[in-house]
Amino acid sequence: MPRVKQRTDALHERGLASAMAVLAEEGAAGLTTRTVARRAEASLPAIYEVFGDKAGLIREVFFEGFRMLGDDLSALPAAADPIEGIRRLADAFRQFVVANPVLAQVMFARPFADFDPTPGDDKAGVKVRKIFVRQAKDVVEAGRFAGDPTDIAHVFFAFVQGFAAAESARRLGGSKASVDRRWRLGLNALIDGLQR
Amino acid sequence: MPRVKQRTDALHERGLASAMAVLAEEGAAGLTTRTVARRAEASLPAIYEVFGDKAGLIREVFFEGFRMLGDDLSALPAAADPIEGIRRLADAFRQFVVANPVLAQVMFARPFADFDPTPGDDKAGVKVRKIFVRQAKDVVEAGRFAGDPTDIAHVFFAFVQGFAAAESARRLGGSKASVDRRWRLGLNALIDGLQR
DNA sequence: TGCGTTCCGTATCGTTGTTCCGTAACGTCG
DNA sequence: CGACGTTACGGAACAACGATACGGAACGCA
Repeated sequence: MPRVKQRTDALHERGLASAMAVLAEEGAAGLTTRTVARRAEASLPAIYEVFGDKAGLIREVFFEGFRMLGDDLSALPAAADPIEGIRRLADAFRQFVVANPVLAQVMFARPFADFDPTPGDDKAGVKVRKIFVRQAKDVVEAGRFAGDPTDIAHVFFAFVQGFAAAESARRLGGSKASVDRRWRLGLNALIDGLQR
Repeated sequence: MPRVKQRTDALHERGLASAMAVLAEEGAAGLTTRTVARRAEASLPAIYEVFGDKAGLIREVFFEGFRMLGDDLSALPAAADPIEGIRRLADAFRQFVVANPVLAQVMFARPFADFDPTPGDDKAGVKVRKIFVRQAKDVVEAGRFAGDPTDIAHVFFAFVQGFAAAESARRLGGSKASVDRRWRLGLNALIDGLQR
């Protein structure tokens, strides 16, 4: 055996951590393979060996984002009222997007012309989706909503994603009060409208 | 006076048309200042003189997109029932995003790390926003919805934007039937829930 | 010490955003 | 008609980026 490998899983982790940090601190424009390499104290080819190409690096960020979101949503305490559970889910999603705006863009918009998540990449979001479906199922089984839980979960997910994106882009209102008010109005209406 | 200028408004129009065409045909990745220059039969510096920089070029695409969307929505025939008007608005928005997926991303996501629309750029969407507010006002004045029309308009806009984005990213379902069903379910619920 | 294998990072390539500056076109004036 | 000053144009260059070839270093072993 010749020299010991340095381009290992450890570098993979360091690279991903660097990418997450760069993304949060400098935005999407600052996320270059060079900055990631510098921050991870690795050479440029090392990053390429570990991630394949830039799209591969972004894909890992994409997955990591869904892991974080899944953890956040999993950590939510169960609510006695399943509809209250839906509200908490929506609120936690909103908080995640507000706290990680650029990461959320990587996950739900496509700030990079390179990386375009394929259907295969969508398995990243399966845990999050399951949480939504489970909560929808609870509401339906409690007899509060009528309809297919999967459909209801998709509707809620598209809803919160649209509102969070609008809030993030400052399209939902200028003041926190108006943004809060519109979130409430929309969420209440959607919940009321789904109620049997 | 020396030679006659060629880098005029005419080139601006050609450049914008080229950018729209490149964007639609080759996607965001294909939109480079060089491809736009080539397609507009202009030199690279000519494009830069007319648009300033790449962000300026994208900004024009952004504005053009909102002009197109505003025209689409304006062309909608008035409905006798104001709630039917809301439905038509949602449907027209959806069709626009489906027909112009990349353009819609430029307008509502930020596929380019460069261009980040400032509050000043948001005047591009004022016409579209007005159409939504007007329709919301009609519904409220008809006594069908209760609440502030501006809030209601924002809610509807965020809603349709979220659903259209989800559909565009194939996150709303695999088959047209399921996507249609979820649009219907969400829109019906939102409308029912807002009803007084 | 020398050798073969494997790995590493420097240096490079092609592309893109952006700009400098030499050249050429035009009006004007002698 | 020709020289001149002014202005506009675009070829060519620069910096930064994504991506990679390749020379040489590091290691185990004889």
